Amino acid sequence: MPELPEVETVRRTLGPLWLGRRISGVRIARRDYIRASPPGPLARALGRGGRVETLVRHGKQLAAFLDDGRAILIHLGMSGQVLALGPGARPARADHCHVRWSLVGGGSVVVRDPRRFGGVWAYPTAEALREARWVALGPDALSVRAAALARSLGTSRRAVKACLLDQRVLAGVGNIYADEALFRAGVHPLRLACSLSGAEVAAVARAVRLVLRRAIEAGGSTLRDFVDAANHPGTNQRRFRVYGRAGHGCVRCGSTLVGGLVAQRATVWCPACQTGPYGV
DNA sequence: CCTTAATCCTGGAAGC
DNA sequence: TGCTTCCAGGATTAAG
Repeated sequence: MPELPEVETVRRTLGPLWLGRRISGVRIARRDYIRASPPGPLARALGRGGRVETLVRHGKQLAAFLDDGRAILIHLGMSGQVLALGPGARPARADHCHVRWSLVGGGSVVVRDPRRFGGVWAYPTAEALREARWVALGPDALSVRAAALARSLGTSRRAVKACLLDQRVLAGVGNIYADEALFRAGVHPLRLACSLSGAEVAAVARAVRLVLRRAIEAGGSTLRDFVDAANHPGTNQRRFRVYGRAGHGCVRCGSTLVGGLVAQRATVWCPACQTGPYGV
């Protein structure tokens, strides 16, 4: 579930409980959920004893930077949740809780992830985290500008939707928001990236920013199980214009929306509003 | 280069 | 009511 707007929603709702708080204890229920960090004291401690100073997001990844320099990275994958619990509170569901940080003064933060496509990493410094995880990512989608997107797309001959989904090209967009943004920009998902005009790239960049910003304002999209750190679902799913609407009418022109497979992902577009891959 | 298929998992929905 | 099959917000890998 979590694309950029959902992760940003988690970041914002997690702050009030986690920022400024010291980690008194860490319980790791599943060792294999602590990913690439070399097994050792660093991974086992997972921030124990540190105070969380900032929560920073890049694309779909969320980092907690501690006052002693250490850094923790959380990636939610398909079904991950980060839950902020007050003193004495317990998660709404106790299963699939893989990591739990207890905080000095009460309360805790829990990472739950039934499908376990996500993970948690530990790094000795913020720089090490950036070096290992973020340098390879494209610009953050929430603030991407036309020039940066154009540079990142380069002369690629892939379908533009495949590029938007590639985190090395653009960080934060997933299957839902790729379709929503391309619809808004009036660009067909199968268009080769290199065939877009400067104006079209600018329209895509603008649409990406708008779609993501609106989704954040709505607290993210909840299709099935996404909740923020306070366990509240989002409402952005009510605003989808194309995602999940194949066979229904286009909200703009009334044409029947088409569903297909692009980059191995279910994709929906308007055959009239989105300039076709074989036209201009 | 670029695309496709398989893979890591659970669980909800649809079909019989 | 089962039981089976398919599908899902992500991302990597190998193979063609």
